[in-house]
Amino acid sequence: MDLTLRDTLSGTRRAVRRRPGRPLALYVCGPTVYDVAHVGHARTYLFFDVVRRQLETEGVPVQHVMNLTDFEDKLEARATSLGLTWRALARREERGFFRDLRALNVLPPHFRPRASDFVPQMIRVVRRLERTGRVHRVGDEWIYTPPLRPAGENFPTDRQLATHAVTEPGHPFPESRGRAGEFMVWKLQDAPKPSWPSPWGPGVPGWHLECYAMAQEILGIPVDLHGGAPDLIYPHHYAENEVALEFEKTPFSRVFLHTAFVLVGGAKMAKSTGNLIPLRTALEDVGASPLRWYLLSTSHTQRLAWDSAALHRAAKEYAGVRSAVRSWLAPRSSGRATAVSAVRLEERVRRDLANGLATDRAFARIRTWALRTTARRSGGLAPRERATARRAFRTIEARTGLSLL
RNA sequence: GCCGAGGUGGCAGAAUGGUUAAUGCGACGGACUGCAGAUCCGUUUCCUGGGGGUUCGAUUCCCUCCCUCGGCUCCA
Repeated sequence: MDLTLRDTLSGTRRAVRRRPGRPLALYVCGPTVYDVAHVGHARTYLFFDVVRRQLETEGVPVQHVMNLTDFEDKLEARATSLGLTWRALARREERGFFRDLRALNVLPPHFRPRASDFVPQMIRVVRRLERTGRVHRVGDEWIYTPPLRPAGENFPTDRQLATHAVTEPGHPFPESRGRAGEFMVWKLQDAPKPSWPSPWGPGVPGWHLECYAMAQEILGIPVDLHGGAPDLIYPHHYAENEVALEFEKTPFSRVFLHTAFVLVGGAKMAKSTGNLIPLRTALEDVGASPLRWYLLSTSHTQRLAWDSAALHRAAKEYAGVRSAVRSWLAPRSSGRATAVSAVRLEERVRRDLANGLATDRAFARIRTWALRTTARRSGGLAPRERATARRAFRTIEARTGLSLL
């Protein structure tokens, strides 16, 4: 059964498929590792985790890559203020990030490339871009100006162009900043900041080249599925896509998936607004499966307003579901119920996930099953049905990453 | 300004054409309890933002208006 998703680039529903004879190439944008993971990260990576679990349960081998941005201005600033080198801080936060994701039962990516390990590849990308004649120097930076493209070929830039946060609403984009859509490909910079030798002098490559270089080397362009949170659409995925369109004459990915934000107090969770909920805090509060239940109970197409009371309600609900499953599966010699309802539930969960990654519907079905089963008091499962029923729930666990047994 | 997401009962939140519109929370009644809590059982009439349209039939599809919210080159 194909997994179909709403592709953010085309806006249409597309099937996620691998190329014949190759594992499915899944490239997910990882974080800049300069601070702890929060529940927003968790939600994004949970949806991709379910994508992977669903595909693998369907027998599709997946090659899962997540990049880590380990040098960047803010990371360097924080490292300096802590008296650490940028590399030391990045490694520390990287370990913390994966420890927290593991605690959430998120499957670890097969490859976790670091930007600092791909600088030579990024330099090669800059040289190739130079050959297009569209790279020019501005001060210490080299800027790439993509060609104009017909609407629909790449993510739009015009919505960022006209007016946005750097200007007052209603005022035009400042001329001095150049055309929207341009992006930096090399910046001169010396140690102790990160710095590598290059044909343009010591410095660092532009962020957007990172994912292109990694995906190109590890998976090949185009990948089968790519994405992250929606704040990456512009400029990051736009810029990566420009490079792919230039070199490969194809989009970076055959399907793009962007999952909606977690909002706290009505605003996007961000360090600058001080409304972060660290993932570790939430995990300590309710545990991995209840948190997963809560974060995936709302469709990935819809924002989730973080609400501590709702989290605790969800945790309670999850506990009820789990206890219903366990008590139904407990051996009982007088049991008469067949495994049919569990097998049917598993099939529906399968279909909901395949059909647009509808975790909200899948979870609602599980909840309804639990409530009905509890209400029915059928006296339990007939012993001979137990193996079949257990297998059905094991499969649901495999698809969703929940622990129910 | 541009782009986008929404508006369902006291609250939260399902259901994308078809029986009396889920479910949870809350509230109320009961069981249990020395009392309370927890738990269990039961009850909860009245709800699909306004206006048009398509249809035998609209929460669901189309048009329009109103309202709310989010994002807008640091950001999952």
